[in-house]
Amino acid sequence: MDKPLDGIFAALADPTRRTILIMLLEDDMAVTDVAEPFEMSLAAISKHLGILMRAGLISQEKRGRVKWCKIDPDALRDASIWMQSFGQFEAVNLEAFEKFLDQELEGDTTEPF
Amino acid sequence: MDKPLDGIFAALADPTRRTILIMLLEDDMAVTDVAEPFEMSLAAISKHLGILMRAGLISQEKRGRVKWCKIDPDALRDASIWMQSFGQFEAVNLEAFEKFLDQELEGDTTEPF
DNA sequence: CAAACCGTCAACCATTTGGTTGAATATGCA
DNA sequence: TGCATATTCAACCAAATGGTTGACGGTTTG
Repeated sequence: MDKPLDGIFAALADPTRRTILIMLLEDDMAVTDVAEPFEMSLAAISKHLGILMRAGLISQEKRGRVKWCKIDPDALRDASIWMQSFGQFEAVNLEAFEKFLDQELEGDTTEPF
Repeated sequence: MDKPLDGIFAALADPTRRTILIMLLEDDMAVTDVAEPFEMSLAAISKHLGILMRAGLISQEKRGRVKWCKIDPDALRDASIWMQSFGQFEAVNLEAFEKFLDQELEGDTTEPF
């Protein structure tokens, strides 16, 4: 019943989690550093990261007392294939993506950049 | 706060709604016919269709007493662009999609086909 | 050792979600 | 007109979600 795509899409449905993914796209980060720009508790971010983990969208590795988070694009690939099926829409368009990224980030109360 | 992608991804996070989209990919359908294969009330399906509507994933048009549902790929295009950004993964692959579609449908208790 | 730091856990809370049922509305048909 | 069909609405419910706080267990550092 609980299929992989359920978790992937549910994880992507939250703007905080999408912003975290965008941040991790730039570079791997420690949990505390991920949390820093957001106006919510560390525990809340820790939960978000757990959801992204279980969805397979990120992986985490503990080195010393620091837990490093890195993006894992394989799960997104699955979801993307599913979506592409509906795709009369054109192929990847980086310019269009940047526009979307801007929309995503502007007006975000948890604005990280 | 409530961005378009929130609604789109949230709508896709439910397997019933994804199955409905797959059904509508084949052809436009009336609400009652959409509901027929599922083991849940018509009212529940009506709610699901409302969620897909508000997400922009389908459109509905009433002709007589029948309300026809048709898929609307534009919203998916938006979500797809967002996801593609993470895409070191290869371009659209119809074969891979069909495999996913099979996985999606098999073992679904609300199996429509 | 002791203090500071990193991150999670547990308990709690308000809101949302996904379902139910029964009544209501709107249309088509005999 | 009167009945059947198509769909939604309203009220309700249990479970999941997204957040909080405070305590806790590792790890590093002074």
